[in-house]
Amino acid sequence: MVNIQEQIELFIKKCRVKNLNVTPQRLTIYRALLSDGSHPNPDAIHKKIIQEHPTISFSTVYKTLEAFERTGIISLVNNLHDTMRYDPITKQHHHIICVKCKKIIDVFDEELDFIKIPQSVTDGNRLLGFKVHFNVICSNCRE
Amino acid sequence: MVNIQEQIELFIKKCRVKNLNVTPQRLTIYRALLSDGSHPNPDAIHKKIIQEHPTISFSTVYKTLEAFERTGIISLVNNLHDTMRYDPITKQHHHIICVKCKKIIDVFDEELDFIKIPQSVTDGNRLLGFKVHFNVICSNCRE
DNA sequence: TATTAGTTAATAATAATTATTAATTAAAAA
DNA sequence: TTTTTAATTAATAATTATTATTAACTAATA
Ligand SMILES: [Mn+2]
Ligand SMILES: [Mn+2]
Ligand SMILES: [Zn+2]
Ligand SMILES: [Zn+2]
Repeated sequence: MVNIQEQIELFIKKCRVKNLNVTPQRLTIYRALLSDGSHPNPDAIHKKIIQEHPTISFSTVYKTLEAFERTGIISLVNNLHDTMRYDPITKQHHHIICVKCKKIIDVFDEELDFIKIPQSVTDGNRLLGFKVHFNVICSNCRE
Repeated sequence: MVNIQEQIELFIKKCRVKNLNVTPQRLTIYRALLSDGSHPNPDAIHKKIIQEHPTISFSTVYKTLEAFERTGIISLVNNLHDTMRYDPITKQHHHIICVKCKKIIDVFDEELDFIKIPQSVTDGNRLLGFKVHFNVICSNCRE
């Protein structure tokens, strides 16, 4: 567990390395994300920081998050948020996902179904199933 | 490996059980999905069937896919398609996702990182990492 | 056949995201 | 320090995906 101050300093270093200016807006957005365990969306982040930074624009939030993600400063939980993707197969299986072209390939593997489910997963929740997402860059997508 | 005809018959049975009329539109949509390994989105499915069924409406495709998914006849690859969800944590970890309220909870578990990666995953692709999604219904979401 | 409920199609409305542009600010060069 | 340039921000417009609404149509049932 690293404290907030250390995280912020690490953030500033990362920005320097990635040639991103450390602006008040960016600090505000990063801090909002750090103090939020909910994996928020751009709208939630904007709502959260609007008090501390009343003039900040929505598009700034979008652009900033995009820049952070692109440079690896933060991560995107759901690579496949763009659009719904349907599958005729209903029995549990797993997927290879190209993070660039969003191609999805099935993975059927007996062994994957035997992972040990952590305590926290079943604790209070009804577990419906699990899926492993293998994030890759596919052969077509590396120039 | 089950053949197409058997799959269709199974589909028809499932529809009956779920009180969904088996209409030409629904058959067309299901067949399109069956013959498509790409995990298509509603738009792709619509484009695909427009030749065989030129009058079919876009909203029918949406409603049909939604009905199939709701009743478990097909599955949705990405429960979190609604909106982007960001995470300040960049090191590999996993998530519990409530399929109803879309709450996301972190899972840090050493053991999960030691799963055996199937051959097909690394075959031609550059593996960036993997994530396990535990789909649950959380305690708040069961009435 | 008449009634009812389910389905489809057309369309409108909403929400999320991306693109465009101009104003502002920060960094680099002179 | 002044000038120039590039990066960032903010405001806004445009696009895309999805959901909602409604009316026409079809199938099931009484
Ligand atoms: Mn699949
Ligand atoms: Mn997380
Ligand atoms: Zn690719
Ligand atoms: Zn929930």
